[in-house]
Amino acid sequence: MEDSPPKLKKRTTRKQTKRAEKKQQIAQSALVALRELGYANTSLRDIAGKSDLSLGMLHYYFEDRTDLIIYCVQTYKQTFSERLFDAIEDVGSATELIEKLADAIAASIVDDARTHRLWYDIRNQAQFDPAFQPVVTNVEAMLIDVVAQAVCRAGLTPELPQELWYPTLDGVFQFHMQRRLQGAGLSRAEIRKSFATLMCHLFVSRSG
Amino acid sequence: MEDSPPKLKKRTTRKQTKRAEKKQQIAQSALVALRELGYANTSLRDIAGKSDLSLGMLHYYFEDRTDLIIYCVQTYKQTFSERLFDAIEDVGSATELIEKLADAIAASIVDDARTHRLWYDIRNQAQFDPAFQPVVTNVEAMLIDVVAQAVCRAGLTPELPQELWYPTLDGVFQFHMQRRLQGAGLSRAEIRKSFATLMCHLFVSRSG
DNA sequence: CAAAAAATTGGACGGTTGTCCAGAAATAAT
DNA sequence: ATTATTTCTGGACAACCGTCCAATTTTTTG
Repeated sequence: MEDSPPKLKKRTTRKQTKRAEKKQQIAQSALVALRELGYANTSLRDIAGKSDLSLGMLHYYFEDRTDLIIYCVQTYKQTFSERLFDAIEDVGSATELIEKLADAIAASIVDDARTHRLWYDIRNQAQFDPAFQPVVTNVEAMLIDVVAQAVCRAGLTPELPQELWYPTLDGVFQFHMQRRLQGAGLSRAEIRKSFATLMCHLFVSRSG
Repeated sequence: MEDSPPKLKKRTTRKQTKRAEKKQQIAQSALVALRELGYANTSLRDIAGKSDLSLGMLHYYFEDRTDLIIYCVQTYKQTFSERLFDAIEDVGSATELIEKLADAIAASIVDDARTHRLWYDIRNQAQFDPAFQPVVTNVEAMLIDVVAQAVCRAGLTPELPQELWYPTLDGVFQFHMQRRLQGAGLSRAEIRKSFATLMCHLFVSRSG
């Protein structure tokens, strides 16, 4: 009895997907520890301890600590980007876009503050450790793209140079996130209003 | 021969200032290592090694690693804030203010990019380690104050809420700093123009 | 110049880190 | 059922960490 090539191929791909699922599951556990402790203070033992994983298993699925963390960031990108793109998917007017985007951003600040805190932590780490640079650049490109597409689809023609669209929003994003984690942050409605106001100033042309 | 109280007092204060000077000198050496390696990757041995300091001396002048780093951040604040306040000290018109402030910011991004990179690193760390929170809040309050005073002195009356003045500038600041450290940044003149444009949009009222 | 105080050294200490591996357990293949 | 393969365990390992301290050198004091 000989294995036909397609059957063999199917088996190997199935193995790979199963392995990928396990990696994803480990990444979720790792994120729990990373979100709470941050990059600098999270050891592999913290990750293994917070979940029910053994220490050696982390190295069975991931090359090293850096490899694992990079994988976690990619997971972050996927979940966050989907949410944002959904928010701006079918917008009609410019005012509707601003309202929807501001709401999605505000919601994420309130719900996922600790996740974003980790993102900024690793984005910063990438400026010291080149190993994180590719994935960080990748995530940031997607965020820049969200803003650009949103403005474009709404038919807005801001006077402000496009390269400044994302950085300004990002600065305010960090501001609200930081305040919220300190317990002195604004409510979701207030944050939404804050972003809506900002976007009106940045994206809506002065002449019209 | 008895020491008169004032003489004794003078001696102790002299000791203290000498100790303070030495602390400052150590902080400068520590900053060299911290700027290059970042918070997470800089050990006390790195600091001692990069300069000509022995390991034990660091603990003779500073309680622990955290204490030393906090001291370094205070040094950062002092040098950076002085430069900014000088830039906006005696401005006449609103256009002059924007020009001067944008120039000072651009200059600092170009000249002290690695120092600011460290600042953002520790500001982020403060969100995980409460020990850094006081000094970070302190520095940030001063930065917010610079922007507020600048806008106030120039007689500007922006429609944008005051709480958003600093965060927006900060976002763009990080953006240019990051690009520059990656080697793909803009020139000083271009960065200045970028900030000038942004401030016009944020600070100059639409009606006038 | 001696004595006291401060400054500095260099190494030891316990604890933690990332990494690795021999072997057990579980799963898949024949 | 019995190999073969993959998955998982728990601990060992060297390197590194922050901290501490006894001893030495330098400076200051009386």
